[in-house]
Amino acid sequence: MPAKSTDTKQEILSIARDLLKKVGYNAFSYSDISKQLNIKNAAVHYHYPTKEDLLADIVNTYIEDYKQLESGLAHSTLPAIDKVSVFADRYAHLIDLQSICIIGSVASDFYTLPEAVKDRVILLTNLVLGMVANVLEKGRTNGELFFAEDARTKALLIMTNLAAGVQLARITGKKDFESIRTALIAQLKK
Amino acid sequence: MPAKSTDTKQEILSIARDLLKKVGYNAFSYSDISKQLNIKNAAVHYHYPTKEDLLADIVNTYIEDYKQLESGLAHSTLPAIDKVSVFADRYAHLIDLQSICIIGSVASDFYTLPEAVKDRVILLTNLVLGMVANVLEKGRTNGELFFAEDARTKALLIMTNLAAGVQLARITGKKDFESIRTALIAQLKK
DNA sequence: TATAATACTTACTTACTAATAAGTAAAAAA
DNA sequence: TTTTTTACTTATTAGTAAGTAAGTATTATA
Repeated sequence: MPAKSTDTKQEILSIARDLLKKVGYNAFSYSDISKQLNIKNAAVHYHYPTKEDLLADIVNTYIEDYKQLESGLAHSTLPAIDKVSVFADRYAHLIDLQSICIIGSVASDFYTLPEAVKDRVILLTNLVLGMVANVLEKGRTNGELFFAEDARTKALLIMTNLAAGVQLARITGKKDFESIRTALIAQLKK
Repeated sequence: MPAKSTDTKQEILSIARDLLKKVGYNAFSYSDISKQLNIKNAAVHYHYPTKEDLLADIVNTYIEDYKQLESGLAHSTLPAIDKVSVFADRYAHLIDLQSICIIGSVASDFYTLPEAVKDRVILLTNLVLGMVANVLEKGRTNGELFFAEDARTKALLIMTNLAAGVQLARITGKKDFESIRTALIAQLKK
């Protein structure tokens, strides 16, 4: 008696998302996924014929997730600094999950990725950067945030701090990430 | 007629270093290396019995390289801002080689790395961060550089900008890295 | 000149990878 | 109630991975 297909497919996706962020695209296999679900290797192929299909779906779910976050932030009345903190918190949480951000993960494996996925990754990355830049620009206009660079550049600075900060935390510990987080929030306040 | 062993070993090391930075630890094989040198797979195993041995030697060469850079910078009379630029230039160069920095590479693959290597990676990372922090602290003491954070934190901020900037350049192009580079140099001047 | 070490090649093993074909039981649709 | 679809399992394939054992030239040493 097989479980509802959509459940299994969602679980595959969820496990694959975690593995991608934990060990990267080239270091997880269909077997890693199937073992966690107590199903066979071929069952994963039933839902995702190729690993490329699976990766594409993972990236697409992140695009959807970030679109939702974007519209959530756009309608939110949170102070701009708290919106930035939302991002910082998300990255801090990755450390506890022994993960890095997907963009960092796929960037590291970029030249081994299927071509079709690269375009979706580019879309995802610009979505995230654009969203952060918007938050920053609005915050500056409202007199809530202070920075000298153009908004895109400041978004690049902050997101690279966070993304590499999470990677670095694997090596030197979470304390370094917290120093980064504290510093970049402080910078925006003056 | 086999070539001088040390030559082959050095070439293996050099190719492996490049592959590590290009595709990561899990995405290159002994076959990738042997093909480039027109030797057999087993010849690589002769010089490096296991992939762990090879990775350990790679990390150790980077430790040596950075120790040399450290003493070079310590004795240099270059303005502090130019010393920072040395780092930025190194990272910019990685983009042209389709590479990312080793620390970023091994951080992404950290949980799939052999245990013995992790300690050397920690050493390497703290070496680099310490060196940058030293340059920054000296520069501030001399009135050449300006920043509000403690030197370690500012080193973290700059190195995460550079490391993730190089990764991001794979996705969105080198222009974003140049924005980052320009901004962080400008920040240090006022 | 004999011996030993060096730097390989040939040939192989074990283990895993993504992927597929064919079969099966349960559920849904006709 | 029959048929079809769904969601798998079983079994297999072709390819590649790291790693090894045994053999072979070449070079260095005694």
